[in-house]
Amino acid sequence: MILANQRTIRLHPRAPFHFDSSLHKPDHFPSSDNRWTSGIRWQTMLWKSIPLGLKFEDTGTVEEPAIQLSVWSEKALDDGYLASLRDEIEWRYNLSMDLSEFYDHFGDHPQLAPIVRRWRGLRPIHPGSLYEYLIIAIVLQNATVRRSVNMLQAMFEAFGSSLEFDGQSMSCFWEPEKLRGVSEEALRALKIGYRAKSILRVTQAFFDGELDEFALRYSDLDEQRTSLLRLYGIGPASVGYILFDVFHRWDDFRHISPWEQKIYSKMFFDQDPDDVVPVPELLALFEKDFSPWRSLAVHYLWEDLWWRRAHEPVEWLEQLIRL
DNA sequence: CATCAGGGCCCTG
DNA sequence: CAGGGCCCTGAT
Repeated sequence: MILANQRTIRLHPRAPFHFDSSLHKPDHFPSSDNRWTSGIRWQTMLWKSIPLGLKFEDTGTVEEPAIQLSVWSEKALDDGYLASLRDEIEWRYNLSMDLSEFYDHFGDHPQLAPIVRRWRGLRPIHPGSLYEYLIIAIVLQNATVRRSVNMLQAMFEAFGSSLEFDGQSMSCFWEPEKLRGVSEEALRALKIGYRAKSILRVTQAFFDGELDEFALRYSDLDEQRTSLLRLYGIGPASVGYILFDVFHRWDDFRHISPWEQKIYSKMFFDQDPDDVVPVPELLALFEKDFSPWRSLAVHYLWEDLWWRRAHEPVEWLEQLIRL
């Protein structure tokens, strides 16, 4: 699909805003629906059933932030649609997020202070919808990174679309409706294995109206958690990621999976992978040190680690992530 | 060549 | 609440 119409929006994130570390997360596995280079991020987005090509360009500074957002579409977009798109991006990218209390709180923290200084203006983002995150969470389960990449790409090719804009060609997600009537066998042919069942049942929950992302944003934490856990194939690890990335719960931290346990054991206790720190002990440390911003604080430490790795290999980390 | 565990989760006993 | 099974793939 060729996207010939272009509109431009100016976004003004609340200062401080760090463009690269907010719009690019080096720990996320690469996928064909986005591309990043310093100061620019391209991505596709399915908003109100219309496939879009987006290009974010950094036109400001950390203390005086500005983003030029170009929006490509197949047909012309009206102003009302663009306004709703702006609101949604504002939410997904946390553009209005106030980091000042967080920074004040950790200004003297021995481990965190240098990191919040280095990444001043970094905020979490998830560019996609809840449904899209659920799909990603499922392909992450019990798989190596490369396999997750392959599974998502196969799904893009089978159910998504390919968008041409700004000289880029990128995959775009599908809507839940697209999988209506698709059999488990057809999905398994994409080599996603037993996850086919989870994907079908999660997708069905959407077109059956069992959960509504926009309503859930206003629900309390427990209701969000139980709604997500009700979904077949979605357990505590996936829910932990979703509460943080999709529902912006900056203090929810109650689950640590084995691979993360190894990494945290090294980060916080300098322990080797064969002698990990028990999960309750890690959780107790996070509660003591990082409440009431447990997940946000760990996000900063985590992103710092992955940016370091992007510049030069971090030996102990290389052995813990299998690509 | 065969075996194994991986960026979990469900189901069973 | 512990433990087996699950798709597929690269590492060993």
